[in-house]
Amino acid sequence: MRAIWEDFFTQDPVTCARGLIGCQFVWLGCVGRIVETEAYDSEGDPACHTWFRPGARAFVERQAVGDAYVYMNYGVHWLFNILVKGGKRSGFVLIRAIEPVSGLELMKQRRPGVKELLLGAGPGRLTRALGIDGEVHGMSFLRAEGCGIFRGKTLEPIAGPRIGISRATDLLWRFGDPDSPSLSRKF
DNA sequence: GCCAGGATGTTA
DNA sequence: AACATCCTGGCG
Repeated sequence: MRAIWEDFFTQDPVTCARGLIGCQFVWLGCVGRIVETEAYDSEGDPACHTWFRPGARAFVERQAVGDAYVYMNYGVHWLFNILVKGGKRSGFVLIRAIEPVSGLELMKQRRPGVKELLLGAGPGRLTRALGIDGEVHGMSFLRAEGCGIFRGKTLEPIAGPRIGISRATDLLWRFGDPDSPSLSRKF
């Protein structure tokens, strides 16, 4: 299996988000198949944090391509993004859902009573199942030991409007595997 | 099955 | 004040 390296994330955020569907997400003993992502562009996208958060703009400027952008949302959930940078456009890819592949015991241990297919069926759920929190913010996700992304079987993702945002709702920047049982919501 | 509402921290 | 969410409980 071939690791996705930093040059992948120098493509524009939309291409990155679409291309990650079907890839393997590896995190400290756990593996999940990426079935849902969203793209956020650091310029001209009113839904991107860079639009209204100076801290996010500083992050894009100072951090390296492939670094983890992790933030708390609604005071309850950690959301995991990867920094896209180095090409014509920059921004983030939000990982919205994974299908558990291995490390099931570890994930179930963190989410007792949760059905297997739901362990990663949402951006807040997957970080809890994987044990990702604010400590991860800013780390070099693609270079660090024991984590990263690997190419999987290629497929044609479906696209739709991003979820949970109030601006730029016309952009079809949410991508997914329409046949996955672990989507956060149907397309 | 669907919908309303609440929990809760960080940024601005 | 807003927010890139999730879970529960009330309905029928």
